[in-house]
Amino acid sequence: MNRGPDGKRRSVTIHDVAREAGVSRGTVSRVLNGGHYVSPAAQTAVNNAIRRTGYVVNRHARSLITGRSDSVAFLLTEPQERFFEDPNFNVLLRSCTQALASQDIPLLLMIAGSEDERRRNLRYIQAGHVDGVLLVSSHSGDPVAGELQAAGVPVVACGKPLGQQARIGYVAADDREGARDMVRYLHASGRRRIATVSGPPDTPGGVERLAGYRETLAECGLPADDLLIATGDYSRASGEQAAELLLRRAPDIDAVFVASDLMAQGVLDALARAGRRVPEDIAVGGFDDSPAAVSTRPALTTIRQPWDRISKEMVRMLLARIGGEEPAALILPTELVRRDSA
Amino acid sequence: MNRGPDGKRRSVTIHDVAREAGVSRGTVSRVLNGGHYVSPAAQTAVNNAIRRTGYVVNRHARSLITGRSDSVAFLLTEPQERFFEDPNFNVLLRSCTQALASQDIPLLLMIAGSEDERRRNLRYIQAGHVDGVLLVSSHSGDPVAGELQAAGVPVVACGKPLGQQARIGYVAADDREGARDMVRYLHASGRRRIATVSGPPDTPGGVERLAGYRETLAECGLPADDLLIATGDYSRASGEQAAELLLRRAPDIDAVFVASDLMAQGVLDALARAGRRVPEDIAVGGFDDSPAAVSTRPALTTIRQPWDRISKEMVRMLLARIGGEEPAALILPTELVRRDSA
DNA sequence: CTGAAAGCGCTTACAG
DNA sequence: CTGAAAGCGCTTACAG
Repeated sequence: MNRGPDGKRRSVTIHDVAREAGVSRGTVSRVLNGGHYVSPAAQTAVNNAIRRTGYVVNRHARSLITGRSDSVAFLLTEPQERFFEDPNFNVLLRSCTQALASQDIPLLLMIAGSEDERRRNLRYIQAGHVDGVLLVSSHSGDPVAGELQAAGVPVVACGKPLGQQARIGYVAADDREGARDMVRYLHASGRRRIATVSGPPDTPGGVERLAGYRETLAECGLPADDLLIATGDYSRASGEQAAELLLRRAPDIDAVFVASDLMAQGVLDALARAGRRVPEDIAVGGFDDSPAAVSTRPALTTIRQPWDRISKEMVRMLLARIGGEEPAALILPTELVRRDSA
Repeated sequence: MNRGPDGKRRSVTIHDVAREAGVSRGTVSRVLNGGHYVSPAAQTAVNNAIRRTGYVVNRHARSLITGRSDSVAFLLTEPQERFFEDPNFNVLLRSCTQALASQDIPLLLMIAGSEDERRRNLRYIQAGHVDGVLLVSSHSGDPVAGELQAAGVPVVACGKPLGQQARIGYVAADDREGARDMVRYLHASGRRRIATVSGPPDTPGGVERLAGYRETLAECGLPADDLLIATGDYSRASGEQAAELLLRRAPDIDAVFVASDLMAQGVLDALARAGRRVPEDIAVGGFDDSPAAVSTRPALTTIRQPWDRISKEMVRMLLARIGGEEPAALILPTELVRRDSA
């Protein structure tokens, strides 16, 4: 954008570049779009002209004709306020932004906290203002994924969208295997009464991590015991309550696998209040490796979710879908991070 | 977006609406843009036609002609990784998104972590792809505000941009008065050896909160003593180190005003390790009222920054600037939140 | 390989 | 108050 003689913004257009380079506007456009069917001489002339004039393509004009917006939405559906305060979310949003930026694709941030906002955002997306959607739903049963898919909008979800008919592409950490790793580790370090605090049963993490816990107990020859299982809602307070419940029902536990670091913080609080030492009396294992994990005392042994990679793969998959590829599910391995709590 | 007979996306255009309503495209456009100079009858006909056809305006076509993009950037310049993990940032980003969404203005999230990204984002913005910028810089001395301003792009910053020639609009909490409130409160509750952990001297919070501390000490007739002042970088670890330093230099302190909740967490850690009881031996006051404030033990007495209102006002001010209004500085009052640490 | 031309969907003076 | 027309800046067949 420059200033014209009238003082108003006047951008240099493809026309100016064409004149400067001594070619037609069509040729400039061809150079801009990959340089196919353009002679080396014309290439050079145009590129020089672009440099000299400081030309930048007008995306609106381009989008008007191509029908693509060359932008992508990051849609956060958030029945629970809490979700936004989840440090994991930060990492995700940031990595997605950067992965997209490296391809010069802007990210539109959309938050659907209320039904009203959900509808507004849906309308916006369906109007074709973005080429695709990175979907982050805290809970499943969220119809938005299906609605977008039905509208023909490419979608990639973070985590497996539960209860969806449509085959939606998604990227997720291997929740089940992560849980298994942690429980195996607790068992290997000599624990025999291993309890768990699971997440909500309508979330993939709630389901899969619990399943991993159960399977590993069985593999280790430890008896299944429902008294050892408490359920939280991923909040710190719910972790606290779950631990109290566990302590009442099974005072002899010597380990707890907690399905999120935030809940593990609550567990640590409850344990401290009950006078149990961690890890001496009771080992505590978390899940996520969120920033919370290093701020607890003792620091949390946990399972790392590869957020950075998840984001990159989500972006890659979405771009592929926009390019016409079919949906896929990508499961990424987790990693056990040993610190002090187990 | 509908599907045309060829299976390709085909949107209903202003043309379809015009035909359906029995008016010209110009009239439809006038209805769309406020309904001036349109007869009530035409109004109704067009509105009905819009409803029937499911018409949604093509923003690219509109932008091409108006020269506006009807979108706004949220630019985060982030020399320090840490900043993104600041819970305050979440609240800010979220409120801005929602304030904008209520006016149907999408927010483009841009992160400038490296010099390279800074340049890329600057170029994008200068190309006129957004109408204005909400600027969130963790540190001052950041040239980006001036550069944007110079390019004629409306900018509103979060917090006072230090060391800027240009008169840039900004919204900020009243750092100085907030600090004064806290120190007055500590003094009123009987403390007489009040130390402080200040923020970096190149941030407005670092400067202003320290100034407020100093002023209030003087007002209360307490002697100025540089041994009572330690400086951190807003990180938890720096709070810990600062507290250790303070304890060494002035073991008789009975209160600490800490310029951020995150640093206050570190102070609490150090105090606990030193065997000092909070608040019995030493009262601790924070700043921010971030989520961290309720998760500490004891819970933090602190100064609330009105993030929600800051965001709303930033959006309002940016929209006003885009509309041609001159820059302004808006200072919002803070609030003392009493909990257990002081 | 290249130019002339049509056209994307809208807004906005310009007449009436 | 309303319609016909020009034009925003670009891409893309279409001829050559």
